[in-house]
Formats: sequence, structure tokens, C-alpha cells
Amino acid sequence: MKKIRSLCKRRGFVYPSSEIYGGFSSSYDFGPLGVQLKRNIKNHWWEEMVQKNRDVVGLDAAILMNPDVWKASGHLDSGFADELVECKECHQRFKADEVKEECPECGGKLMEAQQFNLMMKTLVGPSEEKADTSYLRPETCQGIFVNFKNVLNSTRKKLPFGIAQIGKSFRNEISPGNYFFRTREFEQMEMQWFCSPKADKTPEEWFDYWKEQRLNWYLDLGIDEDNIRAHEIPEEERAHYAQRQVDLEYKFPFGWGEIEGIHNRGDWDTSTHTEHSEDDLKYYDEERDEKYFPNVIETSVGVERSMLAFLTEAYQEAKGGRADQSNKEEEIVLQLPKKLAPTKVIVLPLVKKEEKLVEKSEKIFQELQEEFHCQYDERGSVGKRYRRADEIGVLYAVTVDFDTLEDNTVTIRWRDNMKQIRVPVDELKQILNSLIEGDIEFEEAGELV
RNA sequence: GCGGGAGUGGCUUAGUGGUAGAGCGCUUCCUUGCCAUGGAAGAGAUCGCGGGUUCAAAUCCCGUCUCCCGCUCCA
Repeated sequence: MKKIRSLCKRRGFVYPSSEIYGGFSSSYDFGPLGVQLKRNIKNHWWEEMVQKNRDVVGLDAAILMNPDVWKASGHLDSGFADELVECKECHQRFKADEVKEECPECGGKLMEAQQFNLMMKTLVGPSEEKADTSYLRPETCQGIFVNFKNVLNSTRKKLPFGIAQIGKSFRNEISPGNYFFRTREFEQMEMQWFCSPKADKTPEEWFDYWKEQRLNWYLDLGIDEDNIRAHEIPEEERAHYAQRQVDLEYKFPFGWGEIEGIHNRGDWDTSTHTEHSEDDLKYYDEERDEKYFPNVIETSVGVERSMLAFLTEAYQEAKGGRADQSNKEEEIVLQLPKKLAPTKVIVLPLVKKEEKLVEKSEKIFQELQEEFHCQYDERGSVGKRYRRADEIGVLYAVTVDFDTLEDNTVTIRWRDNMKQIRVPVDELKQILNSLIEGDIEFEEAGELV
């Protein structure tokens, strides 16, 4: 993890927040490559969940909501906001209503009860005195539940259907850490699947369906099946709203950690918001001519957590070089999947002293830039540039050499095996496109050099 | 919040009382025809921050911040 952290800082994936002021606990900024990687993750999720599912629609709800939402959702009590007491002797903490005067562990004296609220309070309105307290949302899904009727009315959807959202959430974690695995500000990609408890396909079956879908998403993105598991959470450990909960966990260097939660929320949300709000979130089922609360299956990804998993999975290093074994330095290859790699192509003139090569390379770079995230590099030896590109996971290196000036062909080098093919410049864009989309095998895309 | 460990140029780090050195990276130049070339020059660190002890502090002491590991807590 230390190596990943160092790479991320060095090459511009992740910086500690407010570093010139000594940092800020558990906040991180995403640099040029980090923001692109994160964006690629979100775009790919959106593509798979929204674009390719006719029954899933998108939403972008506000972070600030009416505080009554959090009363209804249970976040103002049960688990998210507790009175805790701490033992003066052994410093263990207990819920105030579960202990009396002595520490149940060591019999020591207890400190005064302290209010713990995992929600971040904020004042809404310019005047502090008159301002109302609200909260930064601790999860994005409440924005979905309170808009259930709006979406139903404006899209003419029928059960089952889903609402998807990507956005920031905030929690006052007691102990954040493990790099940016647990932070107080984080981004979620959530999809709430509203389904009927009466239909032939039960919520429990939908749960299994989405669990499979979501697990496959990671496997398709190159996560090794040994490094990911679906962890069934027993009843006593579940969140207050969950009837069933499976955590998709990734095997991080620091241990297994949750990157996505799949929950069967039953009718907890639809019924509680009906009870507390002006509205009735019951669904009128025309076929059965009856009204009932829709059940909700939730898939909830931590964007940064999944990013950390993808980075961990992609990080490879080899001693002695992959081409000849003479190089004793450790070299790093970030084998990010094609969909996620922040930079797809790098264009390199073989040498920079030859003006014609540089000119030609610039021209090719400008053309490719229209289509892909590209870099251009002419510094140092070409071998060194290849390795530097490997380190940030650039998929393909296009090299302009002296043959290019003769016959208008270039070489393409594939990051993962360092093999090269020679292709005509006229077909370059199309070939790269097919390679990145995975439509053709590398060796078949051109003549191996 | 508790216990332990650690903070030295962008990264990795040497330096246990006499005001900082290296490797990589970066800038400029020469060299370089395909996998981290070789060479020359240069920029960049008041040693996390604040205070104390001392003639003198990166080094000792106190405080503080941040990070790491383990508790605790947690979706």
C-alpha cells in the first residue's frame, strides 16, 4: 500500500488534501490522472447500469435536504447518532443506554456521556442565529426515495424499475484511514431497484440477480476472482434498514474491505417516508388492483474504494526488466483495464533530434487526441518513455520512426506484453479504437515487428 | 479517543548536539535508431509546526498537527 501511495503521489493520481497547510485528516485530492481514472469508473458504471438497462433511470439529487428526511430515515437516532460513554480505565466505549455506572469490561469509572453523530451538521442560511441546522447527506439513496413518486410520474415506469445516482456523501467517521479507503467525504454510485413483493419474481430473487450483476462488473474489469468475495452479513451486524446484506469485498493489502454493499431494504424506506411525510409512497398495481409499498434492492458502490481496488489489482512490479533480464531496477506496470486506463495512447518520436519525426509525431498526436486521452513525449530515450508510460497504465504507445517517413506506417506497442505491430498511419485511429474496445486481438491488428 | 511507530527536497531515504548528503525524478546542453543510454551543468530542504534546554538542535525535552499499525467505533 505504501508503494501505491507513493506512485499515486509521484505521478499525479492522488495528493493529500491541503498539503501545504500540513494536510487535513483523511481528505484526499485527485490529481490529473486520478480524476480521469475516477471519471472512467463512474462513466463505465453509468453506462452499464443506466444506459444499458432500459428500466433504470438516472437522478442527481441535492446534497442538502430537509432535515426531516434524516429523522424519517433513522439516521438521527439508531446507530448513526448515539450517546456513548468511555471508560476512564480501559478507554473502551459503550452505548450510554446499555451500561450503568461501571465499565462492563474492567469495572472502571465511566466518563460523562458524549453525543456521537456520524452526520455532518451544517448551517443553512446566511445568518447563524436564524439558520436552520441541516446535514450533509450521509448516503445518496434518500434523494432517490424522496423522488420515487416524481420519477414514477414523469417517466411512466412500472415496477420493477431502478433509479441510479452518483454523488458525494459525508460521514463523521470515528476512525477513518487506510489511505483513502475510509474518508469522511466520499462518492457513491447507487442504484435503488424498486420491485413488487407480490410479483412472481420476488425481491429476494432480484437481490440475487443484482448481486450477480455487480460481482460480474468487477470480474469483467479484471479483478481476479480470488481477490473479491461476496460476504453475507449476519442479522446482528446488518444496518438498521437491511433485511439481507451482502458486502462485495476486495482483498486489499490491509485485509478484506467492503467496496460495495448489496441490500434488501424491504419496504423500510417507502413505508417510513409515507409515515413521516405528506406523501404516500404506496404503489398502485393495476393488474392486481391493489396498493402496496414497493420493496427496494440497493446496490451501493464506494467510488474511491473501488478505485483503490482497481489500482491495487493493476499494480504490478517486476525485477530485472521484462524484456531482457539485465535491468535490476524495479519496474512498475499499472495494468488497468482498457475501459479504466486514464491515458489510452502515448505518441513518441523515436528520437527528438530529427525534426521531421517530431513534426510527424505532433501531427499524429493531434489527430488521435480528437478520439482518445493521449499524451505526447519526446524526452529521453524511447525505452525510458515506454517504461514511464507503463507506470501510469498507458495502453498503447505509438512510435514514429524513420520508416514512418518512408512508408507512412508506425508501430504500436502493447503495454502488457511489450510486443509491437506495424500499421499504416491512415488506419491508426480505427485500429486503436478496435483494440481499446477489445474487438480485435493485438497480434491480429497488424504485422508483428 | 487509547497504545505503539514515524514525519529530512517531487519520490525513496542517510545523518543521535557543531546550522544538511545521496539515489531516482525535474530543468538546460551534448550523446542516444526500440524497452529505465552515458556525460556536463543547474534548480529544489530554514529537516511537519510551535515552544523550551544549550554557546550551538534535524538530533535532547514539552506541546501540537499529520500519517502508519493495533484497539475502539462504524454502512
